[in-house]
Amino acid sequence: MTRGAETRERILDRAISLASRDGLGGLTIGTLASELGLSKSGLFAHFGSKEDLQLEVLRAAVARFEDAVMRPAFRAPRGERRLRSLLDHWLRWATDPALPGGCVMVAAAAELDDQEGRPRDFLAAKQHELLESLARTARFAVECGDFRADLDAEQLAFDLYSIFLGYNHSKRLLRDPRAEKRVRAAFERLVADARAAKASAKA
Amino acid sequence: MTRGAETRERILDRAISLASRDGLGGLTIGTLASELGLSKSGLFAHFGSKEDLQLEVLRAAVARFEDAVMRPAFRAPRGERRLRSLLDHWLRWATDPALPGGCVMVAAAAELDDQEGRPRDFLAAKQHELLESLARTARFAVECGDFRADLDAEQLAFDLYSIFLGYNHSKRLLRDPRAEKRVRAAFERLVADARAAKASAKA
DNA sequence: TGACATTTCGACCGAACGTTCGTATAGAAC
DNA sequence: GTTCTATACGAACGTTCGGTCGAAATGTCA
Repeated sequence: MTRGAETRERILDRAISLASRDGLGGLTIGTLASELGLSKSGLFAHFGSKEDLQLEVLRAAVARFEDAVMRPAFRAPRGERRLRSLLDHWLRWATDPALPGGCVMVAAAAELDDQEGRPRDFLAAKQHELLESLARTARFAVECGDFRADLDAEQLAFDLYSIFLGYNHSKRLLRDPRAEKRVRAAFERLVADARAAKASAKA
Repeated sequence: MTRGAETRERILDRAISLASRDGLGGLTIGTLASELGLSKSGLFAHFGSKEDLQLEVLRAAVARFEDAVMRPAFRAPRGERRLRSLLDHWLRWATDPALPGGCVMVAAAAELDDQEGRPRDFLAAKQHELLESLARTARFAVECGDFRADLDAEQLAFDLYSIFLGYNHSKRLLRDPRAEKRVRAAFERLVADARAAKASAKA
């Protein structure tokens, strides 16, 4: 159990790194094996198919995201502070040197959105969970009085996720050094609007 | 001149459609040729290499974007109305049936962000231009009095582009039917904040 | 030491990839 | 009618793809 599990970890570790740069489709069994000093067939024995490998890469990436972002952020007290902590951990995650190509989920999202299959289903389900967690965090902030009572928590989750996508785009494609400044400014505007006692509410 | 140019148009037309679903990397010369009833070599004669093909696909997609979004939007009078027109055309563009996989530039952005080369350079330059156009539109709105004088136009451009990315993600991966409602609500919040005489301004 | 399961390897497969080359078929120009 | 050029084709190149299979190595435990 131990031997194979270790190798499997090593494989997934490198696979996440590669998928971050080249995407799940660009992730190749031959390249992955040679980078690890393994034979193609030796590596392949750990996963039944390429789709399985992709799925396991996604699973592993999500697990790391939860360890690096969600769990630490949820140790902060409920309310605005937890939301801030979440953003901080999230931005740190997106620049983790173990992810040379940025967040795997974001890269995979654009790639898988038109490819039916288990990887797509898994990713969509997990992204849904993430949005739900963001909304729940916002709802807590309403409950403890940090945010106004009529706040649309799901809308805030959408807004928050959007500016994170904007940060990713700005940083990775445009290589804009002001990306972090921009996402933080957007976040402050979001929070300020959520705090206000009574504000805009259009349908 | 006429004959070849027509074929070339036909090729790019289908290529944009395919790249929209499968990405620029997933776009394959063999598949593209057989879908058009052409031979691989016959098609290949129109482009010197695959990188050239990708570049031309991007060029063609950008040209269509400018025809379908930028130019019509800029016919609206300067100010908030032009910004609204821009959003409307933009959302229509993202659901154009000719783009079964959504906006080509958004899909390519996630794909090319770590792949050096002419396609990446071209896309990044064009995205920069787009951001600049958004900022300029916002500046016009300040000049004509629609928006407050101390508005950070480039920040608004970032915010606007972010919620469009959020819309894409929400619609394409999550298939959330409320995606359009969400992006419009976010837009209204953005505009409301830009209108206010004096508001938040954090650094 | 011997038996046994796990783990890795090397050789190989058919298919698809991007690309090259020589050639056939048009229509326009002379 | 002949030349010339643009346009497309078919066959093949070398490489890489995901995937299979049987044998060799590497443990683990009596």
